[in-house]
Amino acid sequence: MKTTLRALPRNFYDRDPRLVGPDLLGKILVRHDGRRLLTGRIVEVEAYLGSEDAAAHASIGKTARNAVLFGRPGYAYVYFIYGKHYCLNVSCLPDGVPGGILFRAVEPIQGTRVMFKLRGIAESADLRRLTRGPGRLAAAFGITRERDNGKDLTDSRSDLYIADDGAPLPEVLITKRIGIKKAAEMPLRYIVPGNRFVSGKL
DNA sequence: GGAGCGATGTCCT
DNA sequence: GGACATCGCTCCG
Repeated sequence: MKTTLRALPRNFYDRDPRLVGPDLLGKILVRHDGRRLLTGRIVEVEAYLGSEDAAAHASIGKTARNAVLFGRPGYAYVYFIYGKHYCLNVSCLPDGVPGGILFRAVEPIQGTRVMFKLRGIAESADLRRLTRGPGRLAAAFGITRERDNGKDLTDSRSDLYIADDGAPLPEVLITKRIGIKKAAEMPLRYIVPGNRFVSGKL
């Protein structure tokens, strides 16, 4: 039986990130890498707001780097961090209003062989090393700024999009965001409690 | 298994 | 010139 993957529509993202974030848990990140299909179930995300959120890239105002966050909802914002890693976000809220969601972890479903290759680790390694953490997840899906920044994530014909496979909505736990210094107390991290692919301490 | 830390490119001040 | 929405390695227990 084949699972139908339906891209989430633009209006799904045309809301406050604090509403979009929890609703993304349980949805599917889809990558068509050549003929290969890579998919993973989203189990951890964080919301980033606008000027009121000092940790958000958008808090300093619109620049060339963060412009996607200020644009229409449903587009990929990919940035490069610490000289090594890419991180994937999706823009939220209408054109002109900044906000987005950072994808922090997915549970691999299809294409794990390719993911191991893209991550550069042996297939004997723990599956969690593939997609646990924003930098790892981006690498496992072959996501780079050059290739994916600004891409429409609501288009099922695209090589990168987010889909609903009809799975039941998971339980959602809200915590503080991790890995940031500023605005570290804001409860804007959404996780599937107990899922072993969620990042942070074990 | 957990704390500490260096690597390393890009952006903004 | 400093900060950075991270990761993996080392060292210690």
